[in-house]
This record gives sequence, structure tokens and C-alpha cells, in this order.
Amino acid sequence: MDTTQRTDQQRSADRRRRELLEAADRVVLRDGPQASMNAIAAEAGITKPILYRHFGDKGGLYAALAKRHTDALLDSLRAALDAPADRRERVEATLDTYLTAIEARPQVYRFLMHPAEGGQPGDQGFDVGKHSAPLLRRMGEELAQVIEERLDLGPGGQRLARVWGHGIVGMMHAAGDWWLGERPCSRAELVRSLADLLWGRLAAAGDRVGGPGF
Amino acid sequence: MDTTQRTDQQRSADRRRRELLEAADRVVLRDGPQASMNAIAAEAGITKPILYRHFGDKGGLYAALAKRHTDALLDSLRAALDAPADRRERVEATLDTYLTAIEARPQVYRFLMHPAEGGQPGDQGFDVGKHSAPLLRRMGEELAQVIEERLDLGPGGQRLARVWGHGIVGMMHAAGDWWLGERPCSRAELVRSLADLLWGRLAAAGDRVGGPGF
DNA sequence: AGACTGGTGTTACCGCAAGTAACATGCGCG
DNA sequence: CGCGCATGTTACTTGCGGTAACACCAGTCT
Repeated sequence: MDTTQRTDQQRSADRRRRELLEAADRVVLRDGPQASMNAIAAEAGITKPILYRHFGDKGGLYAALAKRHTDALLDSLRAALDAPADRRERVEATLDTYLTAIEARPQVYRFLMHPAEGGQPGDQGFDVGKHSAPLLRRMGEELAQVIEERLDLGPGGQRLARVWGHGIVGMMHAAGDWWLGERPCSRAELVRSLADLLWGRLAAAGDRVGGPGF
Repeated sequence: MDTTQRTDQQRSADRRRRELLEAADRVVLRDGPQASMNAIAAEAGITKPILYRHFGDKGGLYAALAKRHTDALLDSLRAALDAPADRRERVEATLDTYLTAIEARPQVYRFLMHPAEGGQPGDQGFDVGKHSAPLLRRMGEELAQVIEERLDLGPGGQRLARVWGHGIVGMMHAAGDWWLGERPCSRAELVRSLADLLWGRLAAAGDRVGGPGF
């Protein structure tokens, strides 16, 4: 009966939601992760309660916002990971894609990685550990799946793939974070160094003169 | 002249400071990173302004608190890294030390890794990127130094060592964070899997049947 | 002794941000 | 027309970081 009506309303609601998210995006891009709800509402040309009606609370808005960027980044990474090239080249392309992304929009990156969620609603502490860095977790799981699908790791390969997925993502993240702050070398060199690490150069390196090696 | 006096005062101030830090420690251990200054002051049996006199602001308190734990953890890691054993054993021991530490006190770990600092003093945004996760940075630099000291990496070895230091620390961190949340395997297995990754098993693994490998 | 200094402690307040009523308004529909 | 119903508002509460302003209690200097 009211199917069309409901659809219309829902459509308009979705449109509003998207507009609000874009406004929030602009504010986050400008102010970083500590953007206030008031600022976002003002940027959207409305007032706070509307935001709360759409997203529940600040965490909801942040989650919706993060999902957009996370999905976009994951798409890029998937593309690099699936390109027709040999393993090493694909690993390097994926690393480069990630680093290029965080380099292009550090504010967004900061928002995704360090949401700085306080959580002072009365007595309820935040769900520690679950909500911390969803992007890292998703990337880790995704990479784990690719590894497990494509590589023959023998018995226990599934668990191994998950460990590696999260480990590699963490390596990429930490190195990228540090690199973004200090810029100690070019992006290409960073990519090559990390790939070398993954390719076992740590184990292959010789000891230095004068003592047992690391 | 007033050397002894100043010393006395300083000593008592230091004692107070330590007491306050211990109280803060207890609160953080109980409430996680979002512990409030009021709660910490109450736990210490005093009121807020004293905390501010001692530590300046919340960031100061957090920094002092983080330094304690960071130093302690780094000492453990250094010990594991310097043990008399071959390279692989030492890497595994270091990984295991880290994982044991975060397993023993996850609240402290959360506090160190995700301080959740907002920074709303007026117009000034937070120093993004510099203050984010000092522990990770310090661990990365430290490991880089060890690598550079002990391994012969040829030309450009210093930059390579720094990249690897931060990358390995990030790998350890992300894998540990994920493992702490999901407990997908034993600690020993995680350690072995990560060491395998560093030892180049990713590059050495064979492709799976039916397509080009990862 | 009495004024001075300096650290310890307090209460009471400001500013700000999250989140929430409670009230207003425009629109389709019987 | 009145009835829902979503959209929007103002005005408020709560809680936190941070800061005066004032009170107390030691030693010190003259």
C-alpha cells in the first residue's frame, strides 16, 4: 500500500544522509578527528538533533563516515592485489597504493586510524578493543583471505594466513605512519624496503663484524 | 645555600608525584584510557587542581604514565633482544615477551596504544601524528638501532634498518592487537607464525593450484 | 615574636561538547 | 478540515578539562 510512499521517504532520507556525510567529510578534512557535532551540523546548514536522528550518536556518524573511506581504500587495494603480475610486483603495488592514499589525504587517514573516541556517556566505558581501528582489522582479514586463497601453505595454512594478513597490514600501517610523519625517504624506497623485509632479507642478512648477529 | 631545602622539597614532590601516578595507574587499569581527571584525583584522595599543578594538563599526566610503562616494557624487550642465542631464537623471544606483556595487562596496553586524546583547548587542533603512539615509535627506533648495529645490510643499511624497525614493530603490534581480541591461537603458535613471516616463508610459499599465486 | 615565602589543599567557577526534551512547521491524505 | 509524520528549531542537562581565588601549614629571615 504505502510501498511507494515509504520508498520516496526512504530515498529522500538517504539523500539527506549522504549530504550530511559529505558535510561531515569536509569538516573532518578540515579539522581532523576532533571535529565537533556542532561544527558538522553547521557545515551541513542544520543543527545537531538532526544529526542525532540520522546517526544515533557520534560513534554512529563516525562509523558511517569511516565505512565510506574504508570501502574506497579497500577497493583500491583489492585492485592492486588482483593485478596481473607476479607476486612481488603485486605486493609492491599494494604497498604503494596504500602509501599513496594516506599521503594524499593525511587528515582522512588520521581520522580513520585514530578516531579519538572518548565515550563518556555516564558509566558505560567504551567497547575497548572492538571499535579501535576497524580499517586495520578489515584490511587484515581481507589480505588473509587473499593469502589463503592463493598460497599453498600446507597444514594450518588458514590460521597462518590470518596471522600473516594482520601482521603484514600492521607492518604497512606502522611504517606508513612513521614515514608520513618523518619523510625519511621516498615512497618508492619505502616500498622496496618493506617488500625486501617480507622477502626474507632479514633472515638472509649477514652478521656484522664483532659479535653475534641480531 | 638552599640546596638541601630544595632537595627535600623536591624529594617530597617526587614522592607525591609517584603516589599520584600510582593512583592514576589503578584508575586506568580499572576504567581504561577514558579515565577522567576527577576519578584519578578521587582515587588519589585529593582533588583536580593538584593533578594539574603536578602534570600541567591531562596530556602531561598521560605522558608521565605512559613513560613508566613504556620504559618497563622496553627494558623487557631489550633483555629478550640481547639474550645469548641465535637470531631466530631472539626474535621469537622478543615477540613472546611483547605478547606476554600485553596479555597480562590489556587495559594498560590499550591505554598506551590508544590514548584517545581529544585536544579541545580553544582553537588549537592537536599535533596530529607527533603524539599518536609514542610507544610504537620508540619501539621502532630502538629495534632499528639494534638491527643497524648488528646486521650487515650493505649500502643504505641505516635507512633500511629504520624502515624494518618500524615495520616489524607494526607487524607485532597489529598481530598482537588482533590476537588479543580474538584469541585465534596460542601465543606460541602466533610467535612462530610471525617469525616464519619474517623468515621469508611468504616469498617461498608455492602457488595454489588453479591460478597465479598471490 | 611577626612578616614572608612556597608548597599543599580546597571550593567554586568557566567554557565546551555530547546528547536530549519540547516545541514549531510544512506536507500528504482521509 | 484535522490527522499523522517527518523535519527542523531552541533551550536545556550533564559531564569533563581546565582555572581562578582563597585557606592552611611548614620553615626562614630580621
